[in-house]
Amino acid sequence: MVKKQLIMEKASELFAKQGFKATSVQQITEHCGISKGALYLSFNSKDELISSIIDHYMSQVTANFDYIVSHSDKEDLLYDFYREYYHFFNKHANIAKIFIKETQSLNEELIDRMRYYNQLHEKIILTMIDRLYGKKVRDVKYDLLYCIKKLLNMYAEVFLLNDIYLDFNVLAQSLVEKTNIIAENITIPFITKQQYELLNFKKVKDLSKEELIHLLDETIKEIESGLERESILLLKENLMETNLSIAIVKGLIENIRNYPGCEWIAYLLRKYYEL
Amino acid sequence: MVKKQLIMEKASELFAKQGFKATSVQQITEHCGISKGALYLSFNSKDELISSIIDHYMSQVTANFDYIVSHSDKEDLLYDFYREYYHFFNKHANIAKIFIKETQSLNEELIDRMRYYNQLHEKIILTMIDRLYGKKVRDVKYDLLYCIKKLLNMYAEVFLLNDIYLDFNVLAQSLVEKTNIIAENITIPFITKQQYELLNFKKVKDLSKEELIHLLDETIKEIESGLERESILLLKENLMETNLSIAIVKGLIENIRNYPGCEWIAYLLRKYYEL
DNA sequence: TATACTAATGACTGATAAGTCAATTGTCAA
DNA sequence: TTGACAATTGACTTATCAGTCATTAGTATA
Repeated sequence: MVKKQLIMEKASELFAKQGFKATSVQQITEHCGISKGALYLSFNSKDELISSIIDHYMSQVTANFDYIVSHSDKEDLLYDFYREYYHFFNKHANIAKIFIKETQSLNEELIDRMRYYNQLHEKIILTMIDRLYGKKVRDVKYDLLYCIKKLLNMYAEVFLLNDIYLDFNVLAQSLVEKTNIIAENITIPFITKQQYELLNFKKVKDLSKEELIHLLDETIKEIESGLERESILLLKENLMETNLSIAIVKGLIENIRNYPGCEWIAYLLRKYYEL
Repeated sequence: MVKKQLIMEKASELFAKQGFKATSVQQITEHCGISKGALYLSFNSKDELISSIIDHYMSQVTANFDYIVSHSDKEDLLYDFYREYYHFFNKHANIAKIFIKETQSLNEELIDRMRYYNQLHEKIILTMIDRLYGKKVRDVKYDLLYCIKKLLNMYAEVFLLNDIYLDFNVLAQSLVEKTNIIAENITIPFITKQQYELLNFKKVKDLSKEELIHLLDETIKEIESGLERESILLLKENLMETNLSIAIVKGLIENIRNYPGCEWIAYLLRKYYEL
């Protein structure tokens, strides 16, 4: 649906500038060059539009993070991780601004949605910490998680307020150095394992097979042709009745991983098959 | 004015929960147990109320930070600094939540107001860095500033989301350790002096003598009696026509420093006399 | 007690916003 | 060309909110 994408992009521009509340549906439709009614053909409400924007971009960035953490070489891992974040930031500046600035002014449901992605990010970062430092950081692992999360958006405001040129390589290097320095030297963690678990008592639940099949159906509708469509159809069949080897499944997921709109379903399938 | 204080406190509770935009004046007045008209006797508009809340608390915390940075022993400085921040956070949780979450959804004037305090905080932190590390950190000074700013609100969400008991001593110790680790080990700064100056081209201007006198007049109106009132009257006289030694002035400022509502004027006077 | 003054009220106004739906426009097969 | 169906429009409805002001309640003074 091209119209949906257009609205989401144009709306993001206004949301980034003015915030969710201060941006009216009227303004959005004018900015899109469509009528008010037309917007309500694509989205049932302003909240659904906001929710779609959040899902669209957060699922992308989450899937990318996860792929990097499970596929990058150990030496490049941290560097790739930070680069990916700021690369996304740079490519989707409007949306990134929203995610940085507007945790507030969301309703309860949307806040939960953000919390969901936040917990996935934390899981991914913890996996990265394990890969990077292993049991060396056992006692400071959760504190290190908080440090990395803050380092991630440390220079965010530099992006938010300015259009000056920024060297992504120096940026990522600088953050890699800081992360390593902290990981190797902290002795007084503030966030302990117990504390972390207390803070995250509301666990993220994994998707059921049925929900996954439903999402695959949705994706199939969006994709017209080619190898990607066939891969998804095969993956769906295999979910309903297992008949392919795990190697084939992995290959099929790899086929769709980089296809626009498939990043998220690829991530969820990887989780499902524990790849 | 007691009514003003009541409204500011009650409004802060609602703003923290729902945000500025989502909180109506009606809600605020109901929460206060007063009528809508009554609120408009104390504040000319909703924006003026928000602005007053920002000024009231930001001036306090700024003044306290400044006092610590210029008066604490070098060994306790960092520790005191972080403690003060989380102490304020704990004491004024509602307001702190607003400052952490709601940079957006402010109008241009209020954003400028926040930027003003932010720049004062940066100045104060830079002074602290100079005192602590001197020229050892010459090349990474501004990068370190950004690190400290992020460390400050690193555990903020732990406060925001939970009511669990937090040990302020461990908290401050943990941050002191991290700061020292970073200060002593960074070699790849991302924010350089040039970059910092580019980002802060809009300089904060100091208050003129006339503005200071005007502010002193305002303060005099609020304070009924006692040593504090007399000290302020003397300070005002000395501003209009210098006749006291700098030692006496310093003592007078010290007299009012901890008196509620005088923190800010004390800070401004210290700046003015370069004490 | 009467009078003058201040503090407080809340119904009202005008503005703006989300969401609806009858009417219009566009498209395509027969 | 026509008629059936789908896509699109924007004036309209309903709701909410900031801010006003004529009226009332409260208080201090003569």
